[in-house]
Amino acid sequence: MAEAPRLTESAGAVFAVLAQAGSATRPQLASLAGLSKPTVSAAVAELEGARLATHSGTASSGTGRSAAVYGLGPAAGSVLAVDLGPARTRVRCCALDGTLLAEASTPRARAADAVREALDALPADAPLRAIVVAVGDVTEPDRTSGGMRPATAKAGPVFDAVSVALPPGVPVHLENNVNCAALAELHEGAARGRRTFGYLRIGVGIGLGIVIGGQVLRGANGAAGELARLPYPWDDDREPRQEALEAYVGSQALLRRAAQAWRPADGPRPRTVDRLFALAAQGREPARSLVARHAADVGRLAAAVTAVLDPGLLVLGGSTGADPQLLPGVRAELGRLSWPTEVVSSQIGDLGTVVGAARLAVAKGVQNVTEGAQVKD
Amino acid sequence: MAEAPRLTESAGAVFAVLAQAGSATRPQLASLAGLSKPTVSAAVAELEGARLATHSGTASSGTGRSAAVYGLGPAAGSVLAVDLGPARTRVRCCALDGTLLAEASTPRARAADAVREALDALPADAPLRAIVVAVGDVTEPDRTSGGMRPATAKAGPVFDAVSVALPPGVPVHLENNVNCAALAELHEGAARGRRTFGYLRIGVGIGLGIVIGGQVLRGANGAAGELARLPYPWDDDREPRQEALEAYVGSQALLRRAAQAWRPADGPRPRTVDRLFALAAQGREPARSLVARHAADVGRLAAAVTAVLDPGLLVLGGSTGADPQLLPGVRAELGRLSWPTEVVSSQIGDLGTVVGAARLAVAKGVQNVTEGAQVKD
DNA sequence: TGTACTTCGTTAGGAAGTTAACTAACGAAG
DNA sequence: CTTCGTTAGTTAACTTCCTAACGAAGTACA
Repeated sequence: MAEAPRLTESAGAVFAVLAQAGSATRPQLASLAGLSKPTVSAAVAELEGARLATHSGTASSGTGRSAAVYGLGPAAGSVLAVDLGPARTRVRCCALDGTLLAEASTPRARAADAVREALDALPADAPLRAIVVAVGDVTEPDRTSGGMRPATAKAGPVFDAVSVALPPGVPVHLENNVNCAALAELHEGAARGRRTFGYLRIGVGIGLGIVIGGQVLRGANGAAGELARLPYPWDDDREPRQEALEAYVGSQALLRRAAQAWRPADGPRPRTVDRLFALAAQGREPARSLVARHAADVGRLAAAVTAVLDPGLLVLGGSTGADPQLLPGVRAELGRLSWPTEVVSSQIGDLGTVVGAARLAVAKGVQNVTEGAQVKD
Repeated sequence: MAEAPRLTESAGAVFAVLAQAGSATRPQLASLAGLSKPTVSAAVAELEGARLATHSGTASSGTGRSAAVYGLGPAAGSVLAVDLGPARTRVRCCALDGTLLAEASTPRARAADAVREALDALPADAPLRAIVVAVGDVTEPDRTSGGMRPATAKAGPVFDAVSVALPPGVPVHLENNVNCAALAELHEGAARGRRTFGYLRIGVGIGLGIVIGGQVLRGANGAAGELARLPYPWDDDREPRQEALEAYVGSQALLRRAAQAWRPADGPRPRTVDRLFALAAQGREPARSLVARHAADVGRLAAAVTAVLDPGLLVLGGSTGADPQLLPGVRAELGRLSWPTEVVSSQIGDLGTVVGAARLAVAKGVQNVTEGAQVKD
């Protein structure tokens, strides 16, 4: 590579809004970046010179002179997002304006193949600006203190699996998968236009992604939103057990309860939560009551979150949380225990984690360009 | 008043750091504000002209030329903080550098007298820049939606009591008293130097003040940290009741439990939690076991907060929370249920709410000066 | 008591961005 | 086909702040 042609501050600002908008005219850039027309002209010229932006057409606003439209140039580069899910590994490559360049998905064991496949599909001249890897837990036990510590990118055990396929010298960022999914809802899902909300994921495990002012809240140990540690059961005469809540409100518990409640006359017993929800949607018992009870449980979980954070909006996701038929029950229980908070279902589903990781990677990549040097986590 | 002599941006920045530091030399201001020496010289001259800053002496750094020291000028003005506590009303008047100018305290019913008393003690020429009133609840029921809405400064019922004594035309800000106490711990208490922590207050009621990145988290309805709404009791076969947690872990519950457990042979039964804690500190039963059990309860509450926020530090306050003999028990239960989080006792006590309200008022007042116009909440 | 050294504060020149005014390009209406 | 209104882009003067260099005002030491 030739050199690092450090951008002026205004050129960096213009690049950032251009990446956000995808494509824009100079007047639009001026208004979005809060800069004056002459400054934007100078900045665009600088970006064009660095091949970070290119003239991509003209736009007429009906009346008056038509404006030149600019988009990202070849030197802007791309970013990589990896979702190391429990079953499958998903990989996405995006340009800095968020457009999808390449995609791959493999069973978890062949994670490195997916990364290689996506990277091979990239144009050779576009520099890779950032990598975000979504994992289940960004902390790891710390033997020396008996506590937790943030996992380093190099040391994370899950990370070793794909690190062989990752190109060297590119900043890598580990992020919690629930936080990633929350970002996906923020940018292209149910929380669009919000600045603060919570994303409550209920599947085999439970987790919460917290977005405050557009930023993910990570917490001192990267463990904010680890709802599995909520004290449960909790009463005058009962001691909370560690991690008991997950075993009670997770999808396993729902299926276990179904197995107990099912009678021969009720027909074939559902083996998956999807099937159970389908039966409940038809009003069949005991599926309907089981789901209603689950909704109340989710409502209690939501009340715990609301009592601490008051987020204004909760988005429900995960295999056992995203179904819209839960909403009335959740809202009712939440309203009974706490103040009313908007509750909606996830709009993105399983792809949320990669999509959100890609959004995060794009943000890191843009930072990488505008701040000249590689940004350390 | 003559006019609003709008400050240049650099003069505003210099004023802000001068207020924070109390007094400083020009080189110190330059380094604190991130400005160059010539710019600071110009800004100081501007501030002196507006009587917002005055030359207050010289400081020698051992070797080299001695520097001129500047402090706030008479036109900087002052702010007012009011704590409408359950029993007493406390009022503090501060200069914009945080120094105390006047103080008053009355029984709650005569709140307006305290405000008048403090205002009378002020120099007549110093403009009042901001007022912060700490109250127990900044929300009020909204009949139209059935939910909650933020109380307006004019409409809050508690506020009416003192509004007659408040000078008109000054921006008034209502704030939760727990949030205020948290700010006091942040600036001059157990959380000094932190950017993120939680302040858990346990007294008659329970509440949490959340500070993230030096900012109080208020939540969508101003209800973040209203732990009374945590679902409790919570178990497979028990339905949570509204507000049950407060009745279980608050000071009333502690005294009620003491009344149940006390035998004639145990000596005179304590009538206040202070007395109970004193007996426990001497190792006397059953006070010791009651306090140990209370510590475990507080630890569970702390675990609920930690599971959602992972704040890294929890400061315990309130009549039933601040006693250091709780710490071992709280830490043990928190460590058992969640990851270890630093737990310390409040260093400020009852005055925390006014002190924090004053810190907040100072911040608003400085904003008022630097941004020229009155800042709307 | 000078001389050296260090730190404070100001002066001079330059970089970056803003406002205001002007020129350029386009559509629509006579 | 000209003219007018509107919007895009450029040029010029001014503002603000920075860096670099210099003069001013102290302390330390022979």
